[in-house]
Amino acid sequence: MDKRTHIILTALSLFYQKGIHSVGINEIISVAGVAKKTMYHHFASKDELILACLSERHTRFLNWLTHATSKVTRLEELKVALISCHEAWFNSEVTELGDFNGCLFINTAAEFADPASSINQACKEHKLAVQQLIKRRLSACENMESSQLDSQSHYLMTLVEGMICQAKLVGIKQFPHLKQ
Amino acid sequence: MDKRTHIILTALSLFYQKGIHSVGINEIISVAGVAKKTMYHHFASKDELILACLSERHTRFLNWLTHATSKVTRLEELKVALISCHEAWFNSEVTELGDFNGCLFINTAAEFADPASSINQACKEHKLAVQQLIKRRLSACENMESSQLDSQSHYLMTLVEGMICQAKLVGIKQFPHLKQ
DNA sequence: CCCAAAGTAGACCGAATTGTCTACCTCGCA
DNA sequence: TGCGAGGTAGACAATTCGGTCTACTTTGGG
Repeated sequence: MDKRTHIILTALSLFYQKGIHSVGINEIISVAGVAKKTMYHHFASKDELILACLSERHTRFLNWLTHATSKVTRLEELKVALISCHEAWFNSEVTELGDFNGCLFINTAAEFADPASSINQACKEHKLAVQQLIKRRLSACENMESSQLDSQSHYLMTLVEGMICQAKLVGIKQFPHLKQ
Repeated sequence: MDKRTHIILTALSLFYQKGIHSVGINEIISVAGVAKKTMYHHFASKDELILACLSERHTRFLNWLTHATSKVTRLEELKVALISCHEAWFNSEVTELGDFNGCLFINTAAEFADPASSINQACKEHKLAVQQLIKRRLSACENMESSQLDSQSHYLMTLVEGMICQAKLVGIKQFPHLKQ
């Protein structure tokens, strides 16, 4: 595997499980088994490595969510599909997302609170992209009038975000009551 | 004001706005205008100061939420009251909660991911207490059958958590569509 | 009045942080 | 054959971190 990719995947796993400020450069290169100079050859700073990890996670997550909601044709189906696939994530059954530890972007935004920082902005852009995907899926549904598009997609997004928070903080992993 | 309380309030404000790992002891005592020895006279370590801040925030938040939902008598009223009071919080109109920057407990749990740590446990306990308050309010409503208590309170909790996340990450501050 | 508790200012310590640098190695390609 | 890109190992610098400690001052109640 490409060294650069290997470093990103190692750092991403550590960042996701422990939080970013809790993981130092030395730990990353030690776990990845590369020299410090190799890391700084590919990334100018820890911040750039963080951004690369967020980008990797972003594409990985969107690909998963896109696939998991690809077959819905009605609003109720989309709702159930969203809930179900997130439940699978919470139970760490989605291999490409790793052991569940909340949303990396919510977690990272908590550590980098300054809205002007590029790291915080990357987190915001991820959420907007998810919101947009849900809206796109919704607009492809039968019987969806465009006047309800915004409010319905925001509603689904609120549900999903709430599920993620509850799954991380209090360990709820199933939400049968939300499926109607 | 009591020195100890003053230190807690100063640290709480800094922790909430910047994140815990981003704020050092030196910054806290500098902003609070106290000597380092004074701080370590009241708190054995930074972790104990953090726990004291979480406790302060917890009682403050629960008092506010208790008061904001004290007059509801029906499920729909509770839902609207919860949404409305959180909207006020998001717009930083609730003085005792300060400038909105998400939920301190969600943010802190992101930085202290180990479920065995007392800090992470304090975050979890806060969320359970909020959940319990909602359930208690719900059980006092007319026409609430006890068989629906759990599912309905979990649903409201999911909505509230989702609102908080969206308010912090993408800056949504009003949720009119959720009020039916 | 007097003394203990609580306060201040700030030097200091050891550990950890990010990031740089030297010296050397390996390997593919012109 | 030789060279440059990318790699290893690790010392090192500069800074910051949490936390301790000394020496001194302030203050309030018996």
